[in-house]
Amino acid sequence: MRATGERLDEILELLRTDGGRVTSARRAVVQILVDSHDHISAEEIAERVQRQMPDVAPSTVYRTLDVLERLGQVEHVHLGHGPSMYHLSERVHVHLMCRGCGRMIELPDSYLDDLATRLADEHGFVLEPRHFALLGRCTDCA
Amino acid sequence: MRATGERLDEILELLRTDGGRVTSARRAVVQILVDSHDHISAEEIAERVQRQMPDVAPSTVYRTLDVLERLGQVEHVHLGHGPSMYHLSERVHVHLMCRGCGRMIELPDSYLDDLATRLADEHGFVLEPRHFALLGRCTDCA
DNA sequence: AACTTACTGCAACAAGGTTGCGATTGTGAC
DNA sequence: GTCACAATCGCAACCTTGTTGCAGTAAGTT
Repeated sequence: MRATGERLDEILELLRTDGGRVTSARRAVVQILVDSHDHISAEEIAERVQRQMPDVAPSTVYRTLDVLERLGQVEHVHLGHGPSMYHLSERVHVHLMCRGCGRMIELPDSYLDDLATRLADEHGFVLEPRHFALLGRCTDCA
Repeated sequence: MRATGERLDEILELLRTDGGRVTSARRAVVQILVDSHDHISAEEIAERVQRQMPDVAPSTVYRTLDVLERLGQVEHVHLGHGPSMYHLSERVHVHLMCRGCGRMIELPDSYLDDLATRLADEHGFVLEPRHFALLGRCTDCA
């Protein structure tokens, strides 16, 4: 288990070596992503940042997330309706999203290996299973 | 192969027996859905309706699609970024969407049977494969 | 400490819908 | 037919989820 501080520093360092700058707003965004064990919308990240630093604009959060995504440190997933959800990219998984109650179940990528292989063989299609959610109904809502 | 006119009348009749009314705007929306062999956004439906009837408001198209969806005649699918795409619900299939060029490949529902069974057995999750697209890259864009 | 230029806050804009409302218009009953 | 009345409509305003242009600020380098 890696210390969360280590991951934080790693990302900030990567930002710098990429020619970027580490600002207090960016540090706060990365801190929230590192701390968060849930999926989190850009809006919620912005709210949390603003609890400490009220002047940070939402657009700064969006731009920071774009940069982190370009650097491969963050990914977002589309859950059907509603905003994109962000998380650190080491937390790779398939998302099962309940359309009834919104609950999310996370599964290892390997869950879709068979399907991915079949799609590649039969259709030349490279599945990107981290970028979308499998929608349906959980036990309680089915 | 059913005549398209039959499907049109069937849907309009269903609207009436549900206590709804068949207006010229609704007739036009259904006609476009019946004629269309592609997936089509609400905006494009509105544009096509307006070519014949310029005064029909986009909100009418959205409301009509909601009604048809409630009646089980229409479904929409989320393609990640971009608008929802609508189609008659008899055209059931899995959607493969290329994130590079936007091309869409359609597959029979049975393609996800194994996965659906596994999700049901292991997680009590009822997959609704018609409501989301599998995102990835096609041969040309991979 | 100065200098560059990446980054920021702000405001305006944009896509994709949704909603409230007063005006129309299908439909079933007569 | 035609009447009554609720379903539907057009319109405008609004909402959510971002994106963009710009002038000013500040990180990192020297």
